[in-house]
Amino acid sequence: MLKKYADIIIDISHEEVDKTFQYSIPERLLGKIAVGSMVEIPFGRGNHIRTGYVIGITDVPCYETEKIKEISNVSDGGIPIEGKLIALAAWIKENYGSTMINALKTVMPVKNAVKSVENKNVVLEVDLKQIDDMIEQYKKKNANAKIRLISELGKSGSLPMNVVTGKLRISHQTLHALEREHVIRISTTSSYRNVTKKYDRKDTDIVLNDEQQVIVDAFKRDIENGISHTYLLHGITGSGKTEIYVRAIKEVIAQGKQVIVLIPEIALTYQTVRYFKEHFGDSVTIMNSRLSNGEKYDQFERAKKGEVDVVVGPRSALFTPFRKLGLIIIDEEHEGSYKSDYPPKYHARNVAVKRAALEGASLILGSATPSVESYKKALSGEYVLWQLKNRARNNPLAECSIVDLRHELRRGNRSIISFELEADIKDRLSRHEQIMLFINKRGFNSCMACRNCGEAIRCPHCDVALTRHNNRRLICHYCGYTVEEPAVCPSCSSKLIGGYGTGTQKVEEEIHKLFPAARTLRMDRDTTAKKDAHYKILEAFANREADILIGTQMIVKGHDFANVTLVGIMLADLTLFENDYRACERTFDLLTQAAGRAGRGSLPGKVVIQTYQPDNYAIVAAAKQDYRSFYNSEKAYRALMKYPPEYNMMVVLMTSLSEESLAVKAEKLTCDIKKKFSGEEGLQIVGPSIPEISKIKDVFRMVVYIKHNQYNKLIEIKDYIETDEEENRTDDAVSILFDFNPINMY
DNA sequence: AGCACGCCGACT
DNA sequence: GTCGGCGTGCTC
Repeated sequence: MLKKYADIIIDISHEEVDKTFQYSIPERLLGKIAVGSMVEIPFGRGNHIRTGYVIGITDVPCYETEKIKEISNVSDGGIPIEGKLIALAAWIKENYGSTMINALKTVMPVKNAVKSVENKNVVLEVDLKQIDDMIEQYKKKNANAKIRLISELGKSGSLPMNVVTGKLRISHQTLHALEREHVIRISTTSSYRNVTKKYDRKDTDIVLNDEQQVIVDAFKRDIENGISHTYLLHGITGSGKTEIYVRAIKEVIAQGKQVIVLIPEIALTYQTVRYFKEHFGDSVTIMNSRLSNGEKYDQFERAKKGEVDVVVGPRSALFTPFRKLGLIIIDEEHEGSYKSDYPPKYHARNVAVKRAALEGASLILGSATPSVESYKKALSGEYVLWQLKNRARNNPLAECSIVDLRHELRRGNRSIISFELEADIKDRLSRHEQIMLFINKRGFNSCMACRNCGEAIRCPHCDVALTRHNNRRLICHYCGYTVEEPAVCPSCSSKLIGGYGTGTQKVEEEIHKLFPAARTLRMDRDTTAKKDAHYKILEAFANREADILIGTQMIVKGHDFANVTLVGIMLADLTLFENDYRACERTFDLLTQAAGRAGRGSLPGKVVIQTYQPDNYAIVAAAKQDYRSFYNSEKAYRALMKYPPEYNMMVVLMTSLSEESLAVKAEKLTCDIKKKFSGEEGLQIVGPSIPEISKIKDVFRMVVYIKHNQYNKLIEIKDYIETDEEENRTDDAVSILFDFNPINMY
């Protein structure tokens, strides 16, 4: 019988998560121990029994065998929440390729110094008069550390823990000794940081329409029968998806279970939280990256203790340690932000499916424009498809018009505003209705290029064109590199350099030229850098302090302005031109969302889409708000090009400071894979190639694309690369990352 | 976090 | 010498 060994972490969520210890599994416990199990182990010289969690099992010891101790026991009473999250981390590591440490760090927040700075204090417990005597006594015993601490405490009475251990360099032994002598006391005040505002509760429920009611009833039946599914809620813009979420949450809470609600961006947190707080009061909390580590930790602690029922946040909120998770909701499930952009590059949708399965919870994916991946699964029956085909308030969808910009040029209009859009703007202004103009590019002109030699001015560190802003500066949006606008072309010294493309600032300028009296607001990454700026701009627009709101994609999501009757999409092609297999999907989503902004109130709305490609299926389908026809075209395209979800793709990204060793490594690795998997049917390996952005922050990049219809085959190849790397560890300083079914291309 | 080991100064 | 106190490093 082969001996098995378990990798165990002790004291998770405390500083160094990256220390694992190997223990052997005694025969009597074989089969009882799995990844995530909570175990009792002898630890340290005194062999004190401590609790730890199993994060991996192997039969190859990586430590001197005679020093490996045995696990003494497995905790019964089921796997605790920490164990479930560890099992989830193991799954993430396996399916997305990363180290176990990185997987654990994404799954568990680390208690960090912020908490102790605020909460742990050393307090003097003896009378001030006694201090001098005590110091005399300690002097005799040569207890210098004690004297240091006592005399400082004599001045202030109490000191924060970080000053004591840091500046005064007092070890914990000394502190414990003094605590035993009742000279000091260590006080820990744990006050949770409050992270949400209070909102009044609304007790009046909105009356559901028939479509909504059918869905809510179906969900209720499933819940009551203990059935958990993944549901895809496909509802057109304004069809009242949020109200369905609220009803579903109510059902789950009634069963004494908890709910995680994922939203795509921080910008949407407050309006969503507000809506839920009005229904569920203080049992709702938020979770996001703008919270400090201490605040995050507190929210997790509250969840663990059962003080909250609902948590709202971006993809990281998926790991909230609820004890009885009943439901996960992913709103706008098609959004790219659900894919992690650093390793492990997991997709929250897939991890949610796994977590829901581990905990027996339900999962609701909601969207007006579902991802091709999810819709395919809904059609195949893997997900339950719920459809909302009507707007909740029954107001009609906006009329949509596509303007061919090529005709516009022939008619002598060189402006970025077509004749039709100009006429419509004029009309709405005269009727005091509001307008939203949408362009998915920030800055003034997108880039600066030479009309003589055709070269664009690029970032010296990142291999991307610099973006031109109207303060006569060029900025790199990848690393922040900034440079003055040059007067002549750096490569050919021609004076014929200028800006190309168009951005929010440019649109604003054109509007001011055409309609000097119109009041405009601009919303993009530059105007929303400050805290609350988002909210202030939207509030000002809602209060009709401006006639026209000009912005990037951030204005199209979820905002409800009753007085907006015209939405203009300045250049639909911008997303279409992206060198990326998801470009059409993203365009369709953006256009549908933007179109959904018009006519939310009692007045009918109109949408003008300006484009150079009026025949593109994404644009045509979006203008008709016809998801199904878009889906069919897109699915055919993905199948033809062997892209997800018809095929699975793995990107192997290699990075290095040295261009040469990177090239050598990439070539060797590709060769190795081709040799090893040569007989594999349907396997496609492309590369190694230099990605569009060949270096970022002076680090060179190379990619290999590997496609196969089976995801598991890709994992097999990933595992092969990982073990190969481990066995032939060389000092080539090339690091390897994996990205499965990427959202952004390289 | 908690234990042992080794170092250092004071006292015998 | 030797004893008590303190800092450091290791724990599978």
